[in-house]
Amino acid sequence: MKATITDVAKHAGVSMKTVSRVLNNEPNVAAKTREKVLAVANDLHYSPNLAAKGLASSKSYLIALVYDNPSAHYISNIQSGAIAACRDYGYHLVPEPLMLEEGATSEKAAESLSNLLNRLPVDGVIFTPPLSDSPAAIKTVTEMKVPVVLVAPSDPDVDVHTVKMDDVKAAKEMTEFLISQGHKSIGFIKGHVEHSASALRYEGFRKAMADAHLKVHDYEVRQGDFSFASGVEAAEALLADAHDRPSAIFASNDDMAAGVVSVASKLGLDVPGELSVCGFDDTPLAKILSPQLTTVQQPIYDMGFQAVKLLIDPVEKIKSPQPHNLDFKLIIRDSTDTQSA
Amino acid sequence: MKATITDVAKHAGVSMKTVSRVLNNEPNVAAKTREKVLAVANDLHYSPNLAAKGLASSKSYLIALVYDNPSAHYISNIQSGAIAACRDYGYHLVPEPLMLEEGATSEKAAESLSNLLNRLPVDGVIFTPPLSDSPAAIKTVTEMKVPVVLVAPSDPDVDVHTVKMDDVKAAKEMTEFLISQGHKSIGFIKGHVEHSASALRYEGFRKAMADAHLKVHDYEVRQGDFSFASGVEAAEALLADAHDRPSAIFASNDDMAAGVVSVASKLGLDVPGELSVCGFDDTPLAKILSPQLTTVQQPIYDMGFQAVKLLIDPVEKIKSPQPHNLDFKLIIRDSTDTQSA
DNA sequence: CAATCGTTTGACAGCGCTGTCAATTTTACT
DNA sequence: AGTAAAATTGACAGCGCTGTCAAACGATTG
Repeated sequence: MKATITDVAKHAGVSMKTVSRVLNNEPNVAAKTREKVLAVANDLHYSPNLAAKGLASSKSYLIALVYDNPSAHYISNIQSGAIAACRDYGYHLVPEPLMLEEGATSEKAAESLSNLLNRLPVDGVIFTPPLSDSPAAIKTVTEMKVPVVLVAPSDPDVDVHTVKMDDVKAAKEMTEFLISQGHKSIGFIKGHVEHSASALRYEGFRKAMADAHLKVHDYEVRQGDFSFASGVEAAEALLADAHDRPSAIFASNDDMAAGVVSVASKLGLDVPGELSVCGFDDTPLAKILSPQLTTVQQPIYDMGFQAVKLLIDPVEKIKSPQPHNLDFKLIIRDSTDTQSA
Repeated sequence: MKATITDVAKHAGVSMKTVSRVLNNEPNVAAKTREKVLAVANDLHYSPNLAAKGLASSKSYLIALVYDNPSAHYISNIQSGAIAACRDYGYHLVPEPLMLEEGATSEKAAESLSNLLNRLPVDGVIFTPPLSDSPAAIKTVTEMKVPVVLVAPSDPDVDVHTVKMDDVKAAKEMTEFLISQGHKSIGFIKGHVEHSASALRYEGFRKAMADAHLKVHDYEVRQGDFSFASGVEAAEALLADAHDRPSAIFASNDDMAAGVVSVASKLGLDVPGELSVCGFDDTPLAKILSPQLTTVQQPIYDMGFQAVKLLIDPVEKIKSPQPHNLDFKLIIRDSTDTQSA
C-alpha cells in the first residue's frame, strides 16, 4: 500500500497541511518540524501522487515537447536535455509529435495543437524548429495561456522565451580555424534555402573570410539542401578542376560534408592531406565517417535543458521573455589539417 | 473557461455520471441519451481533465517508455510507434531514460527504476533492450504490480508480454535473397558477442546456406561488434586475397556494412558490380550511403505500437502473456546485384 | 504584565472525475 | 393488466492533495 500525506501526518503528529508545506519547501515551518516530517516521509517511502497534486493545484507537472521535425538526432537530443531538467524539478516530459500530412497548412498545425493541449493540459510547451517559426502555432498556445519556449527560431523578435545558438558566430569561428590552418581558398556549401540557419552560417563564413582579407569567389560557393546527394553534387562541381581546387571545403551540415568526403575518395583525393573538410551539427555520422569529421557541435541538449528551466524555474519566469544564447563547440577531428603546400 | 463534466451534464439535462458513462463508452446508456451528450460535449469543446480522471479511477493514463539504450534511431522509432498507439487510447507516453554510470550494476538499475515508478505511477511500462533482458528490472516492476511489455528480449521464456521480430528468419531470408542472386561465396560479419541478436542473425545465415547446400568456410565469417570500425577490419580480412574473395558480404548491421563499403571503395572494388553488400537494421545511414544499402528493416515502430496496445487494450490484457512476433521487411536497394561471373 | 506583532500550525472545503449502489424507467412475459 | 427482470439513470462519497483562512503560539515591547 502506498503511503499518503495523511499517513505521514499521523506518524509525524502534525497536520496534513504541515506535511504538504514541508514537502513543497514552503516557508514558515519550524526547522524541527520540517526535519521530523522529512524523516517520517523517508521512512514511509512516501512519494506524492501527481494526479492529486495536479487536481488540487490545477497544475499538471507535465511539459510537452512539440515537434514536427524529421531529424531524430535533433529531437532525441533536445528530449534528453529536457527530460534531465524535468527530473530536477519533479516534472515529466511528454513528447508530442505533430503528425501532419505533407504540405499541411499552418492552420492545420495550430488546430491539431489546440486539440492536443485541450486533451492534456500541460504546464508549458516547447516548440522545436520548424514549429518555432510558425506564428499560427505560437499564437495558439499563447492564446491558451500556456507558457511556451521556442527552440532556435529564426525570428528572434517574438515576445516569448527563446533558446538558441549563434550560427553566425559558429560558422565564423570554424572558418577562422580553417584559415588559421593555412587555408586560403575555401569552398562553401550552403544549406537548404528555406532553413533559416543556412543564411546565418553562410554569413559567418563570409565574415571570417572578409576579416582575413580573403576573397570568396562565386564558383567556390555552391547551393546545397542539407542532403548527402546535394553535398556530392556540390563537391563534384567544387573539385572538378584539378588545377584550381579549394584546399578546404566547409559544408553547412554533416550530411553534405559526408558527400564531399565521398567525392574526394572517388577522386583519389586524400582527406585531410589534400583536402580539408568540415561539417556542421556533429551528427552521429561525423564519428562514423573515416576520417572522422571536424564539425560544430550545437548545444542541442542544453537547449532542451534550458527550455524546460525557463518554463519551470520561478526565478526565470519572472523575467521578461528574452533570447538565451547557448554555447556551441568546435569539434576538431581528423578531416581537417594544416595546408602546407 | 474550460468546460467540466458538470457543465455538460447541465446542458444535456442528465447526471454527471451519465455523461461519464457516455464519454468512457460504458454500456447501458440509451442511444438517444448518448447522442445528446455527445452533441453537447462537442458543442462545449469538452475534454476531460486527466488528473481528475486519474485521481478518481486511480489510473494515470500514462505509459512509461524506459530505456537505457544508446541508439537514438532505435528509441525514437519505438517511441513514435508507442506515441501513435497512446493517442488511439487517450494515453500519453512518458520517456524515461535510465541514466546510469558506466558499468552500473543491474541492482542499481532496478533501484532507479523503483524510484521512478514511485514518483510517477504509470499504467504500464515498456522495456527496450538491453533492459528487456534484465531480470532485476523485470522483477522490480512485476513486484510493483505494474504491467510491463518487453521489446525484443533475448530470452522468450519470461512470463510477460513480449514484442519481437524473428532475427533468424530475417537473416535467413536475406541470405536466400543473396543466393537467389547467384552468390555462392558469401562472407558474414557477426555482431557484438554480447548482443543476443548477433547469434540469431548468424544462425539464420547458416541455415540458408545449409539449405542451399553452400559451404560456409571459417575464413568467410568474421567477428565484429556492430561498429563501423569493426566492419572495416572484418572487410579488410575478408577482401584481402584478391583471388579468393566472396562475391557478397552480409554484415550483421548497417554500420558494419558501411565499413565494408568503405573498404571496397578504397580497394577500388565496385559495389555492387564486383561485390554485393548488405546490412541489417535500415538505419538512416543506409539511405545516405552510396550505393544505398540493401538491408533488413526491423518493425521497430510496430514494436512500440504493439507494446502499448498490449498494455492498454482490454482485449489483449485478458490473454496470457505471450511473445508477439512482428514482420520485418527486406529492403532491396543498390548495394546488391546479381552475381554474373 | 498586558498588548502587539510575527511565526507556526491546523480545519476544512473542494479540485473534476469515477465507483457504488439505489432509484427509476423500460421491456418481456404470464 | 400485473409482475418480474433487465436496462437506464442519478445521488453521493471520496480519490490525495492544496488553498484559504483562522487559531494558537512565542517573542517583543512599553
